[in-house]
Formats: sequence, C-alpha cells, structure tokens
Amino acid sequence: MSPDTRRNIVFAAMDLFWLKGFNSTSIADILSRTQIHSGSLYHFFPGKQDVLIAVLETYRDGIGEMLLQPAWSGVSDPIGKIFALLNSYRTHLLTTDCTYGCPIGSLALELHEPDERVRLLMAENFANWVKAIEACLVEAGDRIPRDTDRHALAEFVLTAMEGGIMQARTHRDVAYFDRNVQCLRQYFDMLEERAKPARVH
Amino acid sequence: MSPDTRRNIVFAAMDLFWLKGFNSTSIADILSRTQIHSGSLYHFFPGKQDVLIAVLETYRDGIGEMLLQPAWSGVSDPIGKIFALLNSYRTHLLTTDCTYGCPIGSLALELHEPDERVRLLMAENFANWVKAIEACLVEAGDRIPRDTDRHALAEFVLTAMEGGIMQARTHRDVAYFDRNVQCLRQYFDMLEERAKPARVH
DNA sequence: CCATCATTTGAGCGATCAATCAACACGCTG
DNA sequence: CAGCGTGTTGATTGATCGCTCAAATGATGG
Repeated sequence: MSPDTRRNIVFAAMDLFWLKGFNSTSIADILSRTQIHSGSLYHFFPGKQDVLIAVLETYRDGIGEMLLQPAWSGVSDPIGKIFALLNSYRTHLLTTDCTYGCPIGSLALELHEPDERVRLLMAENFANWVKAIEACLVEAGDRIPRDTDRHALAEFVLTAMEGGIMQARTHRDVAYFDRNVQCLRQYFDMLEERAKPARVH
Repeated sequence: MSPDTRRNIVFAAMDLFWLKGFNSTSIADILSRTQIHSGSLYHFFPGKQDVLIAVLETYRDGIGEMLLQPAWSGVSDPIGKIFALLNSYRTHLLTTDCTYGCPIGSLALELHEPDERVRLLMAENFANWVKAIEACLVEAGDRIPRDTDRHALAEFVLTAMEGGIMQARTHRDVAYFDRNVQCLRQYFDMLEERAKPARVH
C-alpha cells in the first residue's frame, strides 16, 4: 500500500491546488482527502513545497494523455486541433460555472517568489503546451505564411487561452473566453488568407 | 493625522499585495510598513478583506492618473496609445527583473473563491481598462474594418497583455512578452490593411 | 475647563499553520 | 524467531495568522 500513498497524496493535492490554490490548501486539507496521516506525508515529501513539485511533474508528464489526447480525439486538422484544445478549456469553464481555470496559470500568478525548481517546472509546463501547439502549426505547413514565426504564434495561442480564462473567471461569464477565441480565429483566418496567394510571387 | 492613516494603510497594502499577493501578505506586514498599530487598522477596516476592497477601489479610481496618463504622455495616435500602454507594462517588467505583473490579474487568479464585492471590483477594473482601449479603437475610426467588434478587440488586447506578463514572469524573460506584442501588432496591421480598400466597395 | 467623540495603543486571544517525532505495525530475510 | 528496514500513527510543537478590547490620548466645541 506504500506506492499508492504517494500517488494518492499527489492527486489529492493536484485537485486541491486547482480548487483553492497552493497557499490556501493546508496539509490538513490533503490529509483529510486521503485518510493519510501527516507522518506518512512527511515520510514521502520533505515539505509542502515538494508536494507542489510532484504535482507539477505529474502535470508535465501527463500533458499528452490527460490533456491533448482527450481534446484531439476525432480531430485531425492541425489548426482544428488548436481550437479543439481551446474548446476543451471552454468546456472546463462551463462545467465549473466559470470559477476555475488553468492550474498552471493560476499557480504562476499566485506564487510571487517561487522556489527556482517550482518556477522552472511551471515554465516547463508552459513550454510543453506551446510545443504541442507549435507542432500543429508546423503540420499546417504553407496554410500559414512562410515568414510567420510558428513558435511565437504558439505562445500567442497560450496567451489567448490564459487571458480568456482569466477574464471569463473574473466576470463569471464564458462569453469573455468566447470573444477572445473569436479574435484569435480571425487572426488565423487572416494569416491563412495571406498564405494563399503564394503562387502569385 | 487620521485621514492619512487610512490612506497610508491602503497604499502600503497596495504595494504588498502587488509584491507578495493577498494571502501571503499579513496584517503585521502592513503594520510594520506604516508604523501603525493593529487597533488603528481595525478602526478603519472591519477586516483584511476590506483593505483589499479599498485597494481595488483605489486602482479603479486612479486608472487615469496612475496608469493611462503616464503611459500616453506625448502619444496622440489612438493605436499608438494602445501599444504605448503595453510598453509601459513592459517597462514595469524590466524594472522588476520580470518578477512582478499586473496587480489585478495576479489577484484575479490568486483568489479562487473571492467575496462577491472583491470579484466585482476586479471585474470593474478589467472593464475600465478595456473601456480605455475600446475608446482608442473607436477613435481610430475607419482605420479598422467597420465590422470589427471594438469591444471584443479591446478585451483581446487585455488578454495579450495579461498572457504576455504571465509568460514573461514564469520564464523570467521579457522576450515572451515582446513576442506576444509582436503578434498583436501583426494582427492590428492586418486589420488596418483590410480596412484600407473601403472605397473599393 | 470640561465633555464628548474620534483615534491610537499594544498586549493578548483563539485558531490554524507546516512540520516533528517517538512509538508502533508490517513484511522480508537470515 | 530475531533483526531490520519500510511505512504508519497521531499527539504535539512553536510560529504565525487575523482579530479584539480595555485603556490611553488627542482634538473639537460649548
């Protein structure tokens, strides 16, 4: 029952950090969710911060199975995949009455002076997310202008997602997210249109 | 010396909430900054949350003098004002080694279950920011396509700012902010280009 | 000079926090 | 059965939290 203990702690903490944030989640909160006692937790983790690190590592290692695969099931178009991923965040907003958001984004703004390991793990999570979008943009090939920086554009997609969630959460209205996605869509449409007359050269 | 006391508390709290966040700022932190004692603070504020409310009201009432006027001094072009405002956030990032960001955005993601008054004040702050951008877009007139939703575009500018700051902070690199602004700039350029052949109609 | 009220003082309250640790339970190996 | 290492228990610690309140102080008007 010992390998489960660690895993149970991590997943309980993942939920709670997402629900309440890191600082507002007490060790007691995690313990009461798992029927585990404090001694066991501190047997596996030196401190609360190391639980956070394990959570961030779990997010990092599970981005494919937990996030991308569910969002992309049945979607093959590369640009369609980008907006399908955004739509899965929209669904998340809807199912929580616009109260919760991206766990990494929330942590990134909550922790003002994070430990370096924590900061790097958050950065790694963002980087992997961007990398997945960038792969879609590369796959889209010449549907997008040749001189467009795929990496920068992928970062911009992350920005649109995070900013949209922030506003939707604050206003408790998913329409704020939708309007942001609409603007991004128009941006993509114009890029695709600009890429079309490549033969005119 | 009494009207000053309240004011001093608010401004000290404004600084600290911005530096450390709301939850990580203790009443003792505020007191030690102001040489005020706890009894005085609780004479003016029923509780810590009411200090936050006063801070958010101060931001709301001061958006013009504290934020827009400094950013727009010497800038008259409406679209130029939008990017001048973004540039003032960039300067903020630079002068703090990319550690701090938009105080409203940070609070919006830190507080997961905010009091309704707090949430509405954060929403009001966002709305006022967006309104200022929207006014620029309206002022830009037919430089932007007639069918473009000015309000939605202004919200998208807020998103680009917040998302850019989030990534720059997390990576401790202002280049993430710059690339986002670059994308937004391209978006605006394409909109302006699309608005030009209006006479072709 | 007194009365009144707003303001300030600061020790101290109970609650909660992250973290500790001695004692114990269990499974495995010799 | 003995010895040992891994895992578990849960009462307890000291620090810190937001907040209280009786008493002192200061300012204002009659």
